[in-house]
This record gives sequence, structure tokens and C-alpha cells, in this order.
Amino acid sequence: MKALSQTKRNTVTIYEVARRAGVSIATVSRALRDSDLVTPETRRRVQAAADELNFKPSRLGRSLAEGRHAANGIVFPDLVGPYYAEVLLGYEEAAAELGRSVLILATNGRADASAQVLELATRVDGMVVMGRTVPDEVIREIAASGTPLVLLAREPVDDLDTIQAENTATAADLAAHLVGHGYRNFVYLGDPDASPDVAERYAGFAQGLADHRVPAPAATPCAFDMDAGYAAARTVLRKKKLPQAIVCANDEVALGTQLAAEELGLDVPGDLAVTGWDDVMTARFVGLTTVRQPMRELGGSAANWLHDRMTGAPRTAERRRQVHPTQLVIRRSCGTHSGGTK
Amino acid sequence: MKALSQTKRNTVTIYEVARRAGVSIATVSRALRDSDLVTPETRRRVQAAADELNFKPSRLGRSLAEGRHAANGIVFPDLVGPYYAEVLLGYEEAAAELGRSVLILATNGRADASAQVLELATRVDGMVVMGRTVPDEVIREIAASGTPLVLLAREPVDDLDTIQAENTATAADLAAHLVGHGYRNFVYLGDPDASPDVAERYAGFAQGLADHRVPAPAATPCAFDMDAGYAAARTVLRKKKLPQAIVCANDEVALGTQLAAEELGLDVPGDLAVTGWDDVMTARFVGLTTVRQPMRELGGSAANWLHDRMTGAPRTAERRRQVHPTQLVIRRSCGTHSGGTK
DNA sequence: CTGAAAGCGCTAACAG
DNA sequence: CTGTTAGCGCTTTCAG
Repeated sequence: MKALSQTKRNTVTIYEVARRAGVSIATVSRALRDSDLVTPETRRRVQAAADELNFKPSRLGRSLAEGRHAANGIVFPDLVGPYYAEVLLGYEEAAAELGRSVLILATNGRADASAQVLELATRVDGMVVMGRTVPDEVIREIAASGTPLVLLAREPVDDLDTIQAENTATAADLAAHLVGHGYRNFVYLGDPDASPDVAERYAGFAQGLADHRVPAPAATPCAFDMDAGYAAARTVLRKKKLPQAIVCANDEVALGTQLAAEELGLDVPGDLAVTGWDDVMTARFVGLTTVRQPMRELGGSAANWLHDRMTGAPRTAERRRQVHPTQLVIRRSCGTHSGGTK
Repeated sequence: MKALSQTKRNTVTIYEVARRAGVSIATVSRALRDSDLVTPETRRRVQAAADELNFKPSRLGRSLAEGRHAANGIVFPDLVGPYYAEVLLGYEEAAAELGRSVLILATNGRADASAQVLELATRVDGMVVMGRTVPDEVIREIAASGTPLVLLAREPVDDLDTIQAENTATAADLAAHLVGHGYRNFVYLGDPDASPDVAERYAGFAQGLADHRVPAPAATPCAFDMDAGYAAARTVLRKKKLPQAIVCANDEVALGTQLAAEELGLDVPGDLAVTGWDDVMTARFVGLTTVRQPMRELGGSAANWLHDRMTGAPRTAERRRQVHPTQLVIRRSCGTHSGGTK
């Protein structure tokens, strides 16, 4: 009586349909789903009764009985900027195609991220976890409970399926290209501790420099957004000695860097070369040298792998690893000697 | 025995915890939630048992008993481009703050959009519906079933809460500004039938022109993405008589237009003025004149209003309407006479 | 403060 | 083909 405000009214149950159609609830249940096992005539009657009553089966009742949610989850650090949005787009699209609902969770650096992820795990049949959203123990705990899991843009944990974009080799390519421009003095803007991707990019970049006997700079920590890039770049560019090139962890940081350079009267690439990562839409328009990664595909693959785990023999298949290729995109911002691509 | 592969293993139930703690399931239930009503000593025992067994209450069981999902839904046309991603970001953030999980659904122009939305409705306690995702009847059907609803960037339906961004007046401002530049010959790129926002923008634009006794062009239908804008602009720009300005339904169409212009050797704004709508990141970098709208706030407001409906007296409060202000952002792309802002 | 028992709405054996 | 009957896991009266 007091809970009434919490509860939906108008809730027609299977019992009412059964009574109205003059059959049992089991028959209603079957008529509304199984194709055979029910006389056409009976089905019609049930269907009619259901329609008249405007009956909508309760997902909760059904899910509880079936022991499954028919829903997938996805966890990412945040939803700022084009990167995660694109991944999510690919994920949602593929999941919908497979007939599954999608629950999202952005941890946004909240302190209770682990609790939230654990809670999400109780609402889905499987989920993908991205980046450094939660510690490995949480991943293990969820996996141990039997929930299928796919890791995305995250370092592998135990024998879980993992999908990543290639970072190291392409970062080394980028380094080589910059060295080819004659640059020797670099700044790396990004925090390797904040994301596995950045860690790999930085490592690959450093290795690429080392291959050419150029000393690698320590990474200058910087968050992933444009403002952070702007602020960090300002600090860097105000020092007595300017670097020849600033290599950024992603495009937004690079754009912030360009803004800072412009503000200080520096020409890019004349006075300073700048590179990003992701190849977001803006990069193309401002001529930013960057690395393209297949964001949508990453999300789509994750959805499909998850589906495999949830349908096929869950424990049978071997653990899988997939590294999507990425591609260096040379534009104006890194210097113009080599003519530039596109 | 055959359903075993569908079911999670390791599923500890409240019964096992009860047995282990030597109490009844009712006590376990209470101990794990209510603060009072249970002896500290009892609570400890239960807590211990639950921990040892690694017990996680089943959301399904709980939700079914409580008669609520503790989850919200959001429906949008698609997830391409920054606009919806930003709205979603604002929505997720606010919803999480209120302790609710978020289910997303992108209709992507699918034929079974209505069915999907109806299905989503069975999984949530309330939802927000954006744009032209589903016809009014579907909205009404869901509302009638008792599920709280908030409409976002969509024309009002009956007495449902509706949140929108201002379109008409600002579009008229834009028109006035362009007329001030001396332009008289326009092309409008966008499909008023595809989105209520575009319909309003076009109407406001036309009205703004009319106020200055300038004839308004018919709208040239065009999808919402850059490629569509590019293609449409190419067609327009190849005709014998060039317009003085192309007014676009959103920024991505405008960017596509700029690309087309550039490719045809036309200078923006020298040979052709171009304007967009949304003020996405790229707009700032390419100097695109546009209109800024508070995308995040739109999503956040929707989440909060929905929450009001789901908690406070659902039927008591009056229907609400909110129109978030938008702001004309003048940049280079519309011409340089007036000095330009920023 | 705690236990027994009645559901929440639906699916799935198991018998006819 | 259809009805009966158990549950699925948890919350919540109703009695102690």
C-alpha cells in the first residue's frame, strides 16, 4: 500500500492474459514465444487476449526465470572527446545487431569505480572493460564469478580475451619520421601511468628514438583533454630552451599544444613540430600529424568476442588476443620537408 | 542439466548465507541493507558469512521483488559526431550521481526502432527519448504504461516533460548577421523533416531573412554528417550561379561544405560564407561561425527531471518545459567585415 | 529483533 | 498440444 508509488500501475500479468484467453499461463508463455507446440487457433486466442489487455511480458520475471539478462555492459574511463564515443558507437551497433541491450558506465575517476563496476556486473551477462578503469583484482573477481569478460585497450589479465590497438611499432615509426625531419630535441606530453595505451606509445616512441641514437625525453605527465594539453604546453614553451617537437599522447593534447604555441607567437611547424594520436576529425582540418586507429572496429570486435563467449562453449575456446593495426598519418604539423601526405 | 551452460556457476544465494550464518533469509536480507532492525552481533555474523561465501545479491531477484530496475534509459538517433556523445556524457554523469545505471539505445534509423524502444522500456524505471527516433504513438504507449518519460530535443507530446535548446530566435539572429554582411542569396543545407531541431532552425532562419525582406531559399535536404554535407555542397557549388552563403544544419555539414568549397578552389569566406550549428571542437579550430548549445547540460537536465518524476509525486507536478539558451558564435567563415569575435 | 511464508512475473520440466 | 507445479533469488508483511 505504501509501495504503490514505486510500482508501475497498469501492470498486466501473464495470469490475466491466461484467464482471459481461457488457457493456462504456460500456454500463454509458449504461444507468445515458441512457434510450434501450440495450435494456431490457441495462439490466436492468446494473442488476441494479450493485445486487448496490452500485455507486455516483464523483463524481470523473464530474466529471473531464464537466468540471463540479455544485456551487455561496457566500462570506460570517461566519455570526453571523440575516442570513447566512437568506440561506444561501434560497440552499441554490434551489440544491437546481436539483439542485446547495452549498459554503459563511465568511471570518471570516481573513488567508488570498483563498486560501480561490480554492480554493473550483476546487471549483465557479459561486459567489456576498457583502460585503467579498475584494478586487476576487480577484473579477476568478476571473471571468477563466471561473467564473460573482454578487455579493451587494457593490458591483459590472466587468460581473458584482450583487444588492443597497435601502439609501440607505430609510435616508433613516428619517432623515426621525426628524426628524419632532423629533430633531436623532444618533449613527450602524456602520462604513461594513466593509460596502458600511453605507456606503450611512450615506450615505442622512446625506442624509436633510441634506434636512431637520439636520447628520449622523460614523459611530461598530462591529462587527456585539450585544456590539460594547453596548460602543459604553456609551461614547456616558456622555458628558455624550446624543444623542436612536442609529441602528444593524443590529438586533444596536441590541439591544446597548438593553441598554446599560437598564443605564444610560435609557428607550427616552423618553430615547433607537434604530433597527436587518434586522428579525430579536427586533426584533419588543422593538418595535425597523428596516428589513426580504428576506434569503431575496436568496439565492434569487443561486442562480437563477448558474444562468442556468451554463446559458444564459454570455457572451451582458448584465450584470444587481437591487436588492431594503426597507421601513421603525416600532415603539416610535423614539418614540411617530405611533402606531406594528403 | 542442459541449461547449465547458460547459467552462471558459483551463484551463491541468500539461502546459503542464511544457513551458514545460522539465521533466516529474511534476517540476511535485512542485515545486508537496513541499518537497524538487526542486532550488531547478528549483522556481523551475517556479514562474515556473506564475505566468506563471496555472496553478491542477485539484481534480478532483488529488482523483481522490489518492483523496480534502478536503471534509466536514453534513446537517440545515432552516436555519430560529437553532439549526441556530449549529451550522453551529461546524462550518464548525472544519472550515475543519482545512483542509477544507464541503458543506451541508438535507433540508427532501423526499421524496428519502435520495437527496440518498447523493449528498452521494459528494462528501466524511466527514460529519455531524443529527436525523431520514434513516432508519437510509441511515446504515448510507453507513457501510458506508467513509465516516466522526458523528451529531449524533440517536439512535445501531450503533457510530457520536454527539454530543448533554443533554435528559432538564434537562427534568426544568424540570418540577421548574414544579411548584415550584405548577403542576399542563400542556400540552406539540412532536412527540416529529419529533426525537430533542424525544422526550427530553418524556420527561424527563414523568418530572420523575411524580417529583412530577403527571400528565403527552400531547404536543400541533407543528412547530418560530413560526407553528406560534402556531397550536397558539391552539387550546389557546381551550378552556374553560386550562393553567397551556405547555412548548414550543423557543424559537420558545414565542415563538409568547406571541404567541397576548398576542393573547387573557392575561398571561405572570400567567395562563399559558411555557417554551422553546435560549436563542436573543430569549429573553433577552423574558424567556423556557428551556434553554441549546451549539450552536456541538456543531458544533465534530462537525467534530473527524470529523477524527479521517478521519486517525487509522479503525477502531481505539472508538466514542465525547458528551453536552454543558445549563443551565436561569430568567426571567420561568415565574412570578416565586423571584425569577428575571438 | 527474528523467522515463516507469501509473493514479484515468468519459464520449464513433467505429466497427461 | 496443454495444464500443473516448481522454482529463479530476493523483499516484505505478519506473527511471534
